[in-house]
Amino acid sequence: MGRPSVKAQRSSEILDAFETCVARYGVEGATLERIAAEAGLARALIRHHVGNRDDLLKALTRRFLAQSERHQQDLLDYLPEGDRVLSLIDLLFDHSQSDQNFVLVAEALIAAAGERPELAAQLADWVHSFIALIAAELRREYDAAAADAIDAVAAGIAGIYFNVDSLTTLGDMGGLRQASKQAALRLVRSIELDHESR
Amino acid sequence: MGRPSVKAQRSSEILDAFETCVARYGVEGATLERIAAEAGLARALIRHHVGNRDDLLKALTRRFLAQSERHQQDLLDYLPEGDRVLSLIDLLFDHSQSDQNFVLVAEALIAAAGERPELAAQLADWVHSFIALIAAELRREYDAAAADAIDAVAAGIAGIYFNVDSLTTLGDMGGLRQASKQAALRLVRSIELDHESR
DNA sequence: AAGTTAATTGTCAAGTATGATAATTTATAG
DNA sequence: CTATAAATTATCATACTTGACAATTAACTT
Repeated sequence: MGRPSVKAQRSSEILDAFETCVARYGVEGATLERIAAEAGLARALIRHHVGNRDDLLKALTRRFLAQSERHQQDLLDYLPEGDRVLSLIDLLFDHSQSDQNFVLVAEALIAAAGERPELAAQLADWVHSFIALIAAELRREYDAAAADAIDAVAAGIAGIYFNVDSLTTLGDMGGLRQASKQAALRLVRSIELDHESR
Repeated sequence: MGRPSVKAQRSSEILDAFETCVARYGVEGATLERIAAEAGLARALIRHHVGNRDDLLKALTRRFLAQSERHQQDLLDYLPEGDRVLSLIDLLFDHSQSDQNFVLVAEALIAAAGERPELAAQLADWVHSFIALIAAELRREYDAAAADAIDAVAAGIAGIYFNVDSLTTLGDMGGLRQASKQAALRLVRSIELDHESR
């Protein structure tokens, strides 16, 4: 009965466009006009399907966190039995352009969180969970390692990963991505060496 | 002859306010209205003393790069004779809140560089020079180390440093800062260990 | 074909942002 | 005190952004 709803489809398209704009212009720069242009729809439809600016940001945050959770699960499922940590680092540092927006959106949200306490809390949890994922894999492989060492190395790998992706806006940065990956691998090796020199 | 000019003083105040707004709202969110309110002057004075939006951003970028250069020089002058690398890491990771805006502004500029090729080029140079500074200290202390190792560790330390400061907008992140510092120290140690296991 | 539901389009009003220019005030020199 | 140069204030025009609502069109059911 009645015209079939495309709300789910449209909402998804709108959030795609919003995501693109956030990655490109930041949260403050992602105006409804730009989003509408990017999505190829009238601005009024954004309001109709998703709501006002605040609703948009909440919806994007929700989707971002949900996608991230799924993404993390996929990541874990994809890791082989052996050398899981090395595989993880390969995935983090050799990923394709398609996921590039992911970190850019994350950085934009983090920057915008300064004025939005609720968002800040959600993202703080998110960062912690990402670091925890890395830490869990490290623990699994180096179960005799000290907790401090695991925490430091996990934080370091996560930091290097976020940083190198956020610098993609600057264009080609020479061998920075490779150097960053090598740094991450060195952190991993530092755990092995802890182990030996005991 | 005539009223004494306060242009230099006002320009500096205006750029201070702009910097604060950029750190808080991002480049796109730092409107002339907000800057004027932050600086406590009429919006027209911004135009009078510095110019339009574009002039503002160029001026801020110029000042940022100049300050950064001085800051780096001060840093080097401050480092002691021995244990320079450890001192450097102390300075990077234990710095006071006063410099906090520094990295936030840098992150905001980097995010905005996606749409501004000229800015991107300047910041790419800036990042490289920062990494080069770390690399130079590493080389000075570990002159027998492989170039690859130096590059990787320098990139890693820089990445970890940028990342942890950009996360300050999320509030207290537990022991993340300490863990990050430990990760940086581990990277340094990894060079020493390379050396031994040769 | 009529009814119904939702998408889509059109339009309006209020608020904000920017750029430009004219008028005014203020601080100094002579 | 007067001339002068610069800061400051006032005002205007234009464009952008957002939110809200009415009108229309499209797709489906019975």
